[in-house]
Amino acid sequence: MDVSSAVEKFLKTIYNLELRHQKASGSNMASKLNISPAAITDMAIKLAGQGLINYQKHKSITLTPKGKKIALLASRKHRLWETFLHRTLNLNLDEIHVEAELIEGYTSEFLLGKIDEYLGFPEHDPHGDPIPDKKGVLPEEQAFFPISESSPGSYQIERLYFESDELNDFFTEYEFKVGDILELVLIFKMDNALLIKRNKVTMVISENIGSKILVSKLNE
Amino acid sequence: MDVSSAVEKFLKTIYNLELRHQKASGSNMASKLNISPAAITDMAIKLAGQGLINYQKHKSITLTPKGKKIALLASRKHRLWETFLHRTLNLNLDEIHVEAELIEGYTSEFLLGKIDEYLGFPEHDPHGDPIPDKKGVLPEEQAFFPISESSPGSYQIERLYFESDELNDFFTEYEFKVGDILELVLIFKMDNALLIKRNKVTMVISENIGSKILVSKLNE
DNA sequence: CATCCATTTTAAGTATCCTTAATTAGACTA
DNA sequence: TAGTCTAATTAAGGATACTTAAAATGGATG
Ligand SMILES: [Mn+2]
Ligand SMILES: [Mn+2]
Ligand SMILES: [Mn+2]
Ligand SMILES: [Mn+2]
Repeated sequence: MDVSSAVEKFLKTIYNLELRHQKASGSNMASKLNISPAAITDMAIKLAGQGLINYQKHKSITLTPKGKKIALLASRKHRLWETFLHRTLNLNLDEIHVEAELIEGYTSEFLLGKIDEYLGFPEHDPHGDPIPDKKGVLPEEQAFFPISESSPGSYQIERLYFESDELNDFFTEYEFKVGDILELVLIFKMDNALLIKRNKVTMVISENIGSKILVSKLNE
Repeated sequence: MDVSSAVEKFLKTIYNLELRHQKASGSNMASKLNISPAAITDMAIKLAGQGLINYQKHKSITLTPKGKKIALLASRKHRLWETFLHRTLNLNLDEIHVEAELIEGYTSEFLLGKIDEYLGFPEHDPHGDPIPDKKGVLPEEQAFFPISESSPGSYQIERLYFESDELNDFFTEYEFKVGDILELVLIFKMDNALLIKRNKVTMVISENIGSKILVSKLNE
């Protein structure tokens, strides 16, 4: 199945919303894709006709297996480009996303394979997001959890959700990276803010920010 | 001036035809771009209206200074991508062209700048074609000449015109590269075919192929 | 110089992806 | 349960980049 870059983006957006346990409603989709709600309805009807999504009027959209596969392959493109741009050109974690978004839809299977090979068939991109293989299969993964749901102790950053301009700026400014070690010192009762130590620097982050940082426990 | 990727391709095609001293006629353009002649007329009328080309009915198209600048910047994108794909991913000289063609139209100024910087601001791509700077200015160049118009002696390959599938296959199969040293041994009177020696291997190439290999003279 | 024919243009229409404005459906509230 | 309001849909249409088919042009040829 070969689809346009607009369709790839549409399906990828549903997939990303599903991952974050959010509904792929019209307004949600419209704001993610920066197009009008009417355009969402149009596209939904079209793609339902092609068996790529499940769609009923006034309900939110879900992916069919066929649609999900395309979404996974689109994510593969996105994440391989991100990884490639990061490693070769040293673009930072919010720059890679923007640039990958622009070119990913015009990448041939051949080129993607070369990029994959060059990178050594990575299983994760620089944000920690898993990279599906060329069949659209995700790598086996441990379950990571947000630092905001953890108790004091040592953790390693496994994934960073760069999902708004504010978060981009924050993670970029303070150079949060996958692999960083975090010491969770204490959790403020009043608002669940987190006191953390990283590279010998202590800072307080809100519960909300904490929920965008997935970690694994380090056993000392 | 910001134009679509279709317009960039259109202007770049005129530019490339002009370089090869060929007319940018409707049929010529149509075959290069693989679209119908009617689509050429449409686009020509539109772009003439924007002051990017000179166009009169039934005459061939030429670039205005404004159009030429866009064409040069499009060539810059193309050649920087080619160079980047060649150096990082080791794609060969005909692969880079195809892949660059697909993604070049969706590349941001920012990314292009990073690629340029990464490559060390190259002045030529792997085919030997000159890379305009970010203002659209071509580097100073010596005049190179086709080996087919040379007399016996030693030469260095400066540019290879990969302009048809046959030439792609030939140059790729025999691994012709910019920088290679060619010894022109003799020219056959009967058909101007060229007897050349390269890497200790002797071969005969037709005058036509010779005209696609630009060289400079080596003084021993 | 008249005719022929390839090239180009015109005319009409298609596909894709988008818009705005008006309408409707459905979920929540009083 | 009727009323309200938000979200979604319908309707109409626009931009871009194409297509095919028919008509026109103009340069080459006999
Ligand atoms: Mn991303
Ligand atoms: Mn990512
Ligand atoms: Mn090229
Ligand atoms: Mn080139």
